[in-house]
Amino acid sequence: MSSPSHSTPQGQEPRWRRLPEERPRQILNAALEVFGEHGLAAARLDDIAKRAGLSKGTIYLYFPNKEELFREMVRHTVVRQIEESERDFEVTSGSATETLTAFMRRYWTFLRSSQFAPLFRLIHAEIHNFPDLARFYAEEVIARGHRLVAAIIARGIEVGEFRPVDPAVAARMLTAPFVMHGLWCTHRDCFASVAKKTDAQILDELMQFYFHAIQADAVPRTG
Amino acid sequence: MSSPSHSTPQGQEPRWRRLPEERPRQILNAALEVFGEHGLAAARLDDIAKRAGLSKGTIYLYFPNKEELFREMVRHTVVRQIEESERDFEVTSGSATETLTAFMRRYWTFLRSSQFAPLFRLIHAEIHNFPDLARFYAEEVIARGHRLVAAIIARGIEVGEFRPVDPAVAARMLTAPFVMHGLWCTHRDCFASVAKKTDAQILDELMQFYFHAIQADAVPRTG
DNA sequence: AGTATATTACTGACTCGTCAGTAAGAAATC
DNA sequence: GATTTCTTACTGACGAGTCAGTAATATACT
Repeated sequence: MSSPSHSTPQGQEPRWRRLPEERPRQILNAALEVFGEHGLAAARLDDIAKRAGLSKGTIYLYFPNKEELFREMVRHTVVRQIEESERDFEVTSGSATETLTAFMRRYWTFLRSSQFAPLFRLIHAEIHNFPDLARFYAEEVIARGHRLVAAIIARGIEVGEFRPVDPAVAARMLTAPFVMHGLWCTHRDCFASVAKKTDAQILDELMQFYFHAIQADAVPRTG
Repeated sequence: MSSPSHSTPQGQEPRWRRLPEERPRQILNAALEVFGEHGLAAARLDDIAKRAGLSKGTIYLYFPNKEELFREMVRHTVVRQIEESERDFEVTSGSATETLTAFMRRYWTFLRSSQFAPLFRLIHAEIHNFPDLARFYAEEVIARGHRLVAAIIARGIEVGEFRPVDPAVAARMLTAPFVMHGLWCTHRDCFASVAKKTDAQILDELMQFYFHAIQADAVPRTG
């Protein structure tokens, strides 16, 4: 009767296209989404395939197995995040305070991007099974950020803008609340304390509070 | 020939005991360990049973299914943590600074206990599948802590010990770095920045830095 | 140009191991 | 021996991984 569905209908789109260059990226992006929602074990490769717009078998043409796909996804996402962070990096010639302010804005944008929270959760969830991935993340993202902040702080101390703190400590004291607030803001429906605040407000609060903590010592009021 | 091994050997210990009162607790404790290591999906009920010193079938005498066991485990652990935190709670009659110092010590001990990190990871990993549990945790642990800290801070501001910050903001700025450092310290092998520090050192750093941030405003040095 | 043939990219139905949940019956206790 | 608590052996569903077959495309030839 009607034309069989498996024959190519004339003048129409083919049922699928050959896109060997695109596939890895498509699969990795879909993997981040699905793994991010369900975790490694509960995520189904069929779902990842569907989300990427292809079939499960195709995934196995590009990745040897589920675990390796997970590893590659984490590495790929981390590397992409680093690249994006460094894209338009420019050494601010202004004061340490200005440089630090600029860093905080960038950092907050990064933490509020759609990829950060899922990746954070996945890495922590699988920290026992993939300690190498956790170390990779800790070194390339956390420690890298710490070094950058510490350098800015150290400069600020030299110039007298900031009080003489250990720059490494001060760096941790900056990133920790930023990361935590980033997580809370990703789940405003759960965390009431940030529910009614905008991202911009939270950033302001973080910045104000932090600068108070590192501002150059002052003479206490007489008392 | 020899006596069959499945018959009770006379005058010896029974192969197992009936302990209907103890079972739920044993199972929940084992569940926290195994879920904490593998996550909900990858954890095997056989492993939980073995860790609890009983067989899988027994679990189903006390919990209807895996998911409900997970829910109960989270609720049970959260409730126990709250109870432990409030056990020897006493309103310090000293200054706000002293009260806050005492709180910080208790809070840090809590964050460094063996139950905190696994629970944190599990709740964040399953936040999509169990938003009710996440809300329960956020309200009963996070928000409760925030209120307590905010009250102390507010008192300190009134008396003039602390500068006039929004107590709610200050509370978040305290718990956030504490939690984050608690997590990092649980995985010192991954996070180099805290690898060489003891728990006590980290606590000192957290306390010193925080008190600088909320200390009463002082007259800046002339310049 | 068009047509035949070879190659590559992809699909989807199948297998096979794993594990949550069940049921039959053994061991402890009353 | 009656009852409760627990074990062991089982079942069935589910999903990772495989592979025979098919659709798309490239190349060779006319």
